[in-house]
Amino acid sequence: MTELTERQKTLLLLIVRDHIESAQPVGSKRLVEHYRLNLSPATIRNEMAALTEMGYLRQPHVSAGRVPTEAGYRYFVSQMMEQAVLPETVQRTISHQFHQSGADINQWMTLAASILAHQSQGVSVVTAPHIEQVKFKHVELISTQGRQVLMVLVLVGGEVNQQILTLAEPVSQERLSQTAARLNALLAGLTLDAMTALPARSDALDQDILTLILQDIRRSAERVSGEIYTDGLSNVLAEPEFTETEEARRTLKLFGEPATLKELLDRTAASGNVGGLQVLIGGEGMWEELRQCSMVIARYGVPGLATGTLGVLGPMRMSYARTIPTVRFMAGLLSDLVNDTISGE
Amino acid sequence: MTELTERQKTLLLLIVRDHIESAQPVGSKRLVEHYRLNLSPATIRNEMAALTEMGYLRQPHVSAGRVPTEAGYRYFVSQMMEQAVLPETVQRTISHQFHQSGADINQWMTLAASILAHQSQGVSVVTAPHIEQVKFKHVELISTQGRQVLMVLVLVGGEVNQQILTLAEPVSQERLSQTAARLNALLAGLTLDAMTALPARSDALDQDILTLILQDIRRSAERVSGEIYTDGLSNVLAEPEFTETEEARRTLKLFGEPATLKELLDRTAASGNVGGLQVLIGGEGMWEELRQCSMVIARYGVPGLATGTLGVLGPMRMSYARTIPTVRFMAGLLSDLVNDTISGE
DNA sequence: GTTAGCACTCTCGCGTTGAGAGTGCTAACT
DNA sequence: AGTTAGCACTCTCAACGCGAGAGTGCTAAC
Repeated sequence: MTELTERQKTLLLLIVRDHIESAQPVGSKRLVEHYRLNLSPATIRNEMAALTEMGYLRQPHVSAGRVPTEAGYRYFVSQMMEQAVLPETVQRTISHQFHQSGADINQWMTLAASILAHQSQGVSVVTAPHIEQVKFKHVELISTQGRQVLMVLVLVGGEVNQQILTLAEPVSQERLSQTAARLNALLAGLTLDAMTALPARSDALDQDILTLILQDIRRSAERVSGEIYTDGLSNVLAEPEFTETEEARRTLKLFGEPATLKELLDRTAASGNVGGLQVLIGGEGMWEELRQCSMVIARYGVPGLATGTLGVLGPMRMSYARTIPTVRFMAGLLSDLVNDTISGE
Repeated sequence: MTELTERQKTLLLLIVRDHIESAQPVGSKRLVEHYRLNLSPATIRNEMAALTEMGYLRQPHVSAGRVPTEAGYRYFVSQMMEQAVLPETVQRTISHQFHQSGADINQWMTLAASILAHQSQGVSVVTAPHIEQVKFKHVELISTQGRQVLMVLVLVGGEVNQQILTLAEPVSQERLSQTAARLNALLAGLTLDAMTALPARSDALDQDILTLILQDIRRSAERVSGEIYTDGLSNVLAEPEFTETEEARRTLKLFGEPATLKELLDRTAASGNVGGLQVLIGGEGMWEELRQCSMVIARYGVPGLATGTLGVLGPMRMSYARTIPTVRFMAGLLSDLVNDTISGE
C-alpha cells in the first residue's frame, strides 16, 4: 500500500470530521466551501478518488459524496489517540463531582456512567470493579430481637455487606461481641483462600458465624463482578442511523439490555490491559449486530486485585474526539479511586 | 348521555382489544370474521356509528376502520379494573424471586422494575420507599488506621449506611466503642426530630459523632427518596407508534431520562393513596408529550412511615390486561416487604 | 331489528418524471 | 506535473398521477 501524501491526510481527516458532524455523505464542493481550502473542487475530486481507491472512503451510490470506510475511521481514530486530552476545566469538574459524592461504589458507578454518557453523547457501560482478591477486614454482630442477628461484614476495599441471620437459639449481645472479637483477631487481613484453609473452630457459635462469613464473601465476590451500570440510551435514540432500518432498530434494542451489554464488554475487554484504550470500529467482524457501531473501551482498577471495565457505545459516526479522552480520563480516575479504597485504609 | 346497550358494550370491548393487539384500525368485516359474531358487517357498522357518535370511537380517516378514543380506552380499563387478577402461578413465581434475592432495598427495586417491565412489555418506573419517619437503631465505630474511622449506621427499616470519618486526632478503638455504646443507649428508637431536639453532649467526641449521625440520617432520608429504578425501554422501542413521527421520538427520549420519569411519577402519584391504582390515559391533558401514552401507577408501602411509587408507561395501546394486575400485585408485594422490614426486626 | 347492495371517499402502493447533486474524464492552463 | 474548467453521465429523491382496495353510510328489502 502506498503512503498517503500530506494533503491526502488532512483531507481524509476533514472528511471524517465533517461526516461525523453532518451525518451525510460529503462532496467535493461542500468540502471546499466549508473549510476554505485554496483548491478547486476538481482537485479534491482527484484526491478523493485516490482515497477511495486506497480503501479509506466509499460512495453510497455513484452520485453521492464520500463516506468513510472502517479503515477511514480507524485512521481518524489513530490521530485522536495521540493528541486528544480532556480540557483541564472539565477534568476538574468531574473530579469534583466524584469527591463530593459519598464513598459508595454504587454511587461511583452510577456517576461514572452518567458522566460518560453525557460527555460522549453515546451509551455508556460501566462494570463494578471485580474484586479478584477479597480480604477480610472486620465483622460486627448486633443482636436485634429474639434469635435475629444483624451481621455487618466489612471487606478491605470499603465494601460493607449486611445480612440478617436467624440463629437456632437466642444469644446474648455479650456473647455475640466476644465471638466477633475472636473472629476479628483471627481473620484480620486474610484472603478468601486463607480463610477457607483454616481449621474448624472449637466453639460452635464461632464456627457457625465463620461459615456464614465465608458464604457471604463468596457471594459478594460474584455479585459485585456482575453488576453493570449504563446510561445515555436516549442520547442515541435520535441519531439518524438508528431510526431507519429494521436492522438498526434491533441494534438499538440490544443497547437497552444490560445483560447483553455486559457480555459485549466482557468479551471484548478481556484482552485489554488496565491503562490501555481499545477502539472497536464496526464491531471488527466479531459482532454481526454491531456492524454500524463503534465501542471505546478501557479497563480500570488495580491489576490482580480489583479491575472493572468501562466504555461507550455509539454509531460508527460517534464523536471520537470527545469520547476517547473522556473514557481515558474516567478510567484513570476510577483506577485512582479503587487504589485509594484498597490501600488507603 | 344515553346508556350503552349490552351489545354495544361487548362490541366496544372487542374493538379495543383487537386494536391493542393489531395496532391497526379495526373494520366491521374484520371484526365479524375474527370473532365469529352472528351478525352481518352492516349491523356492526350501525353500532359502530352509534359508538362513534357517543365519543368512544373515531376514524383516522373516512375510509379506515375505527380506533378507540380516550373515552373508549377508559371504558375498557374500567372493566379490567374489576376483574383482572394475576394468575396464581405467576404470583408464586414472582414472590419466589423476591424471597430468594437478598434483603437489600437496591436489589428489590431493580427486581421490581425488571419484573414490571417484563410482564407489561412497557417501561417500568419504581421509586425507592421514601422514609417519612427515620428511626435510629444502632451505630458502630471501627477504627481503621490513624485518624480514619469507619462509621456504620443502622436505621430501623434495615437500611445500613457506612461512611469514613477523619477525626482531628487519633482515638483508640476502646474509646470509640464506649462512645458508640453511649450513643446506642441514648438514641435507641428515636426519630430524627427527637434526636435533633436533644441537648448537647458534654463529651466532645460524643457530640461530634452525634452531629455526624444526624447529618448522615438527613442525607439518607433525602437520598433514598430520590432514587429511581427503571427498566424496559427496549420493550417500547419497537412499538409502531414510536418509530414514526418526530413528536413520538421526543416522547421516547423522555422515557429514557430517569429524572424526568421521576417528576412524572411524583406529580401524578401525589394524589394517590396506597392500595389504589391510577390509570392515566393520554396524559389526561396534563402532559403534552404524553398525549399518545398511558400510565398505570400505584403507591406502595406503609402510609406515614415509608411509601414509594411504582408504575408502567407505555403507548395508549398498551396491554392493560397484563399491566393492571401486575402493577396491583407488585404494589401489594412491595408493601408487604416494606412492612416486614420496618416492624419485623 | 337486520341485512344486502351500492355509491362514495380516502389511503396506499407503484411507476413515472424532472430537478439536483456529485462524479469522472478530457482538455486546457500555469 | 500539478491544477482547473467544462461537460456528459449517473443516480437519488421528491412530487405527481393513477388505480386498486378497504371501509363506510345510506337506502331499500327482508
